Amino acid sequence: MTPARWTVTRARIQAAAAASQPSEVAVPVPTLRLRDLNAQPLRPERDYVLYWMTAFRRTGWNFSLQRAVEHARALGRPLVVFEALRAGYPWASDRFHAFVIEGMREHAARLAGTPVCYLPYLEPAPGDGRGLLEALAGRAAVVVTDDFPAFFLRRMAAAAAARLDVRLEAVDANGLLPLRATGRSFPTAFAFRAFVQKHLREHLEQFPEADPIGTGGALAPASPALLPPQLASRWPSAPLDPSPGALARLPIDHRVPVVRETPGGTVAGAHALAAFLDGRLSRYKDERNQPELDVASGLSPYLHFGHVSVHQVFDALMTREGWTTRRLAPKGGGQREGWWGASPAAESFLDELITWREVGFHTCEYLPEDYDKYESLPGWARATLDRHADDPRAHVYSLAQFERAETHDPLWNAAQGQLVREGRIHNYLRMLWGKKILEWSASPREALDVMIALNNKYALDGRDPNSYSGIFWVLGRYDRPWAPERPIFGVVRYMSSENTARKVRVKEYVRRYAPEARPTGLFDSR
DNA sequence: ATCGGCTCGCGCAA
DNA sequence: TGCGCGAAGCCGAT
Repeated sequence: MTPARWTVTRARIQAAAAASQPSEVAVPVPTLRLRDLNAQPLRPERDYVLYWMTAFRRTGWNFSLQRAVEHARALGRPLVVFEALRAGYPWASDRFHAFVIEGMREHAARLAGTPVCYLPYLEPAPGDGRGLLEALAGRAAVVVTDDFPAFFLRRMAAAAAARLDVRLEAVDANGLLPLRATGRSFPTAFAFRAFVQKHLREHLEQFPEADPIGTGGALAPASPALLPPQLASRWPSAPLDPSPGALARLPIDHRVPVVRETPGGTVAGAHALAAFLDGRLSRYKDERNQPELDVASGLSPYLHFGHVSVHQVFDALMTREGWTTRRLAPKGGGQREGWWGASPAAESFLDELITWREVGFHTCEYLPEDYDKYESLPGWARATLDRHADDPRAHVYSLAQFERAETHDPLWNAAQGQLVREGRIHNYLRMLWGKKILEWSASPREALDVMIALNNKYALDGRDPNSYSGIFWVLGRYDRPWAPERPIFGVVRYMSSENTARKVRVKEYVRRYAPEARPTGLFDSR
């Protein structure tokens, strides 16, 4: 693994390490990223350190794994990695299962030759995995898990914390900026960008190890004999097989099919990253909003499931840029360009990767109202939408009609067709997709429900803080009022297919994604 | 084609 | 306290 040339401090640490010891040093995980979920003690007399991998599904660039390795070395205990995929989680389908299973297979292969014991668990039926974590934790000196601020993961971790008799530590490997570095949410990307420009520098000096298991001293070897005997009856789980035949045997939603062109896993993720940086990045700034030119990075599914880390993306990008932290401008003032001191293409990508991706994580973490509730919208947006909630609508579609792409608007139907077929919508048309759902639903609250339902069900990067950023932007989050006031929208920003078609080329897009084959699995028409 | 105005709230300079 | 600025808006003037 090449060292990150761009980090001055990191290079210094590595040079010092090379001078004293030929082997590498392990830099500790920043305490700002650590959180105790219960008041239970470390139990050093027990058999192993347990890493419960739930969100950061990767073996490198992972502060959580790195923290577990730290514990294992400090206690002289082996490391057990437990990665589970439940059958009964909301929206579980062939699409998401295939993606995650691909990563689990890689982890099994990658960890096979190491001292680490990897326990993948693919739940055969809802509820079968109940009690597994508790049983494993019964012999653990400490349990480390992932701190992801959305979906059901927080609730699941909190519930586990209450049941365990040993310390459960949650680690935040979500962003370049730790969640606890801000202590608040931000009303606009501009405000968050200004914060990042003021405070990110120090966090750039604390990067996770690309290979935490191989960096630092040797780990004690784990033996299956250490595992609690009552687990034998639960193992192995359903086979780690993402083929249609194997998926068909699992009680998950088979009507949301696998997206073949976006395979899951850390290898596919790294490949997508390299292909983007080597190929499309140079055109990113000017062409990213053109729906017919596929210039986007395509990384969000991998970032969502944790197969790729934002630190890894940043490292790869900035190493290619020949960048160092010395290029950072002293002040940014919230401006979109100029602060990084990188190429214009890199700066425009960094604004997506850092500003827009991470503002959503801090929204999920700190917004006083739940990030997925209508009430979490800014006051001006709620006021204006509520005032127009009863306005007459020219078209009102049900969730099932939206899902089947049965609207009068071919461009909208194409965007929905892309979502169903590819698990994503082009970033520009996604905004239009949402704006029209607002316009064609009986109320803004129903529009919100429709957007969340469709996005969670079909988008590979759904159920992520970023998805909620996109959905809530449609309703005014991170935005400002725009005159003139109009029906349904009030002063929330309006968009139309006609103007979109005027501004960008969509003919070929409409042709490509016209949903001639309807999805077979549908929400009930009600 | 491009520009200002519409509108709110933040960061920053003063 | 005032000024500049902002994810993709529209409209009318030039």
